[in-house]
Amino acid sequence: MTPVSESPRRRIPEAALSRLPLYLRILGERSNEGVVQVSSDQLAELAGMNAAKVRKDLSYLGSYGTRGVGYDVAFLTYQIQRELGLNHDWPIVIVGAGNLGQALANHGGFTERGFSIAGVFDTDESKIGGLAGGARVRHLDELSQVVQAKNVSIGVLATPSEAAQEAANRLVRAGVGSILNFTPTVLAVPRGVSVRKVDLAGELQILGYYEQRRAVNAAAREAASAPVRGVSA
Amino acid sequence: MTPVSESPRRRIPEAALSRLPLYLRILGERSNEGVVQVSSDQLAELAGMNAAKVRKDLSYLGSYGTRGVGYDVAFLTYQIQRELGLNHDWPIVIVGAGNLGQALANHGGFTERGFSIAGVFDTDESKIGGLAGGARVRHLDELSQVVQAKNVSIGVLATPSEAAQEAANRLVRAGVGSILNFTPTVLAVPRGVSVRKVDLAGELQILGYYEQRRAVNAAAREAASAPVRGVSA
DNA sequence: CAATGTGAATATATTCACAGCT
DNA sequence: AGCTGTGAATATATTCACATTG
Repeated sequence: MTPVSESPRRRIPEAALSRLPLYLRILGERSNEGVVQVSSDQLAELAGMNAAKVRKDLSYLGSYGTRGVGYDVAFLTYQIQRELGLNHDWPIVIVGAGNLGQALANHGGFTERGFSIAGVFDTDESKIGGLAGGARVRHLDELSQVVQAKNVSIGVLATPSEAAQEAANRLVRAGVGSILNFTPTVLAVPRGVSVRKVDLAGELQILGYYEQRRAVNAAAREAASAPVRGVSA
Repeated sequence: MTPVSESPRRRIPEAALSRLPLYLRILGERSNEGVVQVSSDQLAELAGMNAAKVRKDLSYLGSYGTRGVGYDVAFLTYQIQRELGLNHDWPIVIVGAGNLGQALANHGGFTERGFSIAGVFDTDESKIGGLAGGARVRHLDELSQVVQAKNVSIGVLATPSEAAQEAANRLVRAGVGSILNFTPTVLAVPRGVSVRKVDLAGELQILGYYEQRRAVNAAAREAASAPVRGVSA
């Protein structure tokens, strides 16, 4: 079996890759609304970006559009899903059953978009046995067993930062190949393991920068319209 | 007052800006460990990146290092904080008191890193009055009042996607200038309003891509070591 | 001497602009 | 006629490599 067809295909540039989930989501919405064809202009509009970028991004998947017409929503959806491996339905484990871990477990978004939660783990006895995402929270010692039994390859890390590295070690030892890290810790992982980091507070801090600029600009504009003191033109 | 000194300074490139929170965090940890000086090599090591990149990033803030020595941890910390406006302690509002909204409200990370939660809002009567982040959940109709009273300029959006655009509109109308969007919806906002988006499920989908590649590569390696069928070298 | 700060070189990403299909 | 797919142009980001300086 497994004939020649499943082309391994060249790597998709990071920037383009990071936008595929967005396109996928927009296509899903359009599909729900009964739309069957979509142009790069429309996609760009809906994604809040440039049409050329959309076309180039999609071109990395192959030539799946029709000139003069646009893209078939269902077909393009399928191709993006295939590229992202969303035909496999990856089971994930969540490590850390605090506020964030529980929220992620209960969050519809993951299961809705095709990820099943194979287990939620913690080391805190007070959390173990509690419910999270419809499953009981297990002790971290059971991680390896679950990962192997359910063939889990993706782990979500939502522990306090002090526990992050150790938890990551356990994930890797258990056999997980990719980690989504919600802790602000920079993880050391063996070569070959992929990590993506989401720094929630960091995102806010960046907004702080923009707000500060806005404030400074506003002040500057005000100063400009008021009589200048001290500095001459 | 407000003399010439507060240099508005040139814009920091996006890529560099996005790494400042990371440096800040690493500096904080080092400081806690009593470290007083740090070199770009060390920072790079801790951040998992190239030292030249660290130096260039920091150079956008000004020349705050000492040749032959490195950076003073406390001073550099201060400069980054200043650049990110973290001397102002921005109050934020959270819209959406579902699993995620509550988790964010309760999440230590925000307050720990200097953001105070001015209010949590929802439209669901069953959630209103409940506790989130130490405060009672209020009805979204009170948003504007709170934003104005507490001078809030940053909003966190954690509603279901159907409610996201309307909630964003309300945030903007209330006077918020920056939005951290945890919904997968692409928000339409007036020019001048900043939005950063965190697509939780999207992040997982991207990991799916890497896992799929890993699987394909593993299969290819295996095939290579086994007798080839059909294709000749 | 050791480590910064930065031009110059390279690599990635975005955008333009248009030839090529349907 | 309209929209894709893509080279070529531009813009951004990363990395190199070294002169500069405490």
